[in-house]
Amino acid sequence: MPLYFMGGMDLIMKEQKYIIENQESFELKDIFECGQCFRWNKQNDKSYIGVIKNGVLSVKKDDEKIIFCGMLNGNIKNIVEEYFDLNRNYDEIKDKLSHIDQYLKNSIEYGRGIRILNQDLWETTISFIISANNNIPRIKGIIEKIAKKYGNEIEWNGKKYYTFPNAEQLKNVSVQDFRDLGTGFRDIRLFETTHLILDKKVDLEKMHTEDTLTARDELLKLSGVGPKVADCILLFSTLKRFDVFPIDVWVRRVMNELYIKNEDETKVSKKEIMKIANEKFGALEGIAQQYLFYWKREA
DNA sequence: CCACAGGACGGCT
DNA sequence: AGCCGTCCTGTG
Repeated sequence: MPLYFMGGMDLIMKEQKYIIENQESFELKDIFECGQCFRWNKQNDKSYIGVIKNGVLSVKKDDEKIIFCGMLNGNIKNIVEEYFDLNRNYDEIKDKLSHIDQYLKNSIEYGRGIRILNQDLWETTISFIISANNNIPRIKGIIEKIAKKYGNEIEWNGKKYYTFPNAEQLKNVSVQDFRDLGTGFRDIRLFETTHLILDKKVDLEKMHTEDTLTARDELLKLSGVGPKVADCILLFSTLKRFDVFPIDVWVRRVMNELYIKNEDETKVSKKEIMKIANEKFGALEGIAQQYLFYWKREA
């Protein structure tokens, strides 16, 4: 049983396995490639391996069996249930959204296996600051480099993995250090945000008990967090708010194509798009956005 | 070599 | 309040 030293406490990492069957709404490609996460990689045998806060996890699906195994701190069943949002009924959500209109019905059919992950709030914050004006391969590369340099090493099946460093582990990282990892102009934002958290100018944990708009205003105080990044953090982290609507170029495109039909999509304001989304999709607008985004981007 | 893709931010009106 | 140029790197 290997021991690791992490963030000031000893953790016991254990090799564990967990299998579930007949889980509704669970397709690996849909979950890991719909743009919500950056640390999952497809393996040759079609399984995915990811580093989550608790360690290394592998997920494989054959037929109706989903097999989770990995090197984890904590009980694998609890970790998987929380991380993959297994206690939420996605069939019910999809049914509600499918009845809104045919566009939504089609995009849900396309991304039927999506689940919105409960990702670590701090890691999600830093990851989406990096995502600004950036593409997924490069975002993944930068996060990997940060983890390798400042995270904890975990060895599993003869391979080395690196956890995402906590704020304390990034305390002495300079702006230039961030720049050297290929973060570009985001270097100062990563530095400032790390110290806003360390100096307790912004309290991420408190946001779990705040209403969405209050938490959003708090997130916007962070350097490098604007409206789109804030909404992604609210939707894809343990904050898990569906009453937000992150608008990037793809969402703008799909919303204009389906609902607005303006000849120049760049001329439609975010405010206007958000209003339409809220009127059409209501409190489920966040997850509606994800189905539409994934469908538009893949198809 | 140049054009383009992708959000936050600050300076401007 | 809204508009626009700039920030950096990878790709075609």
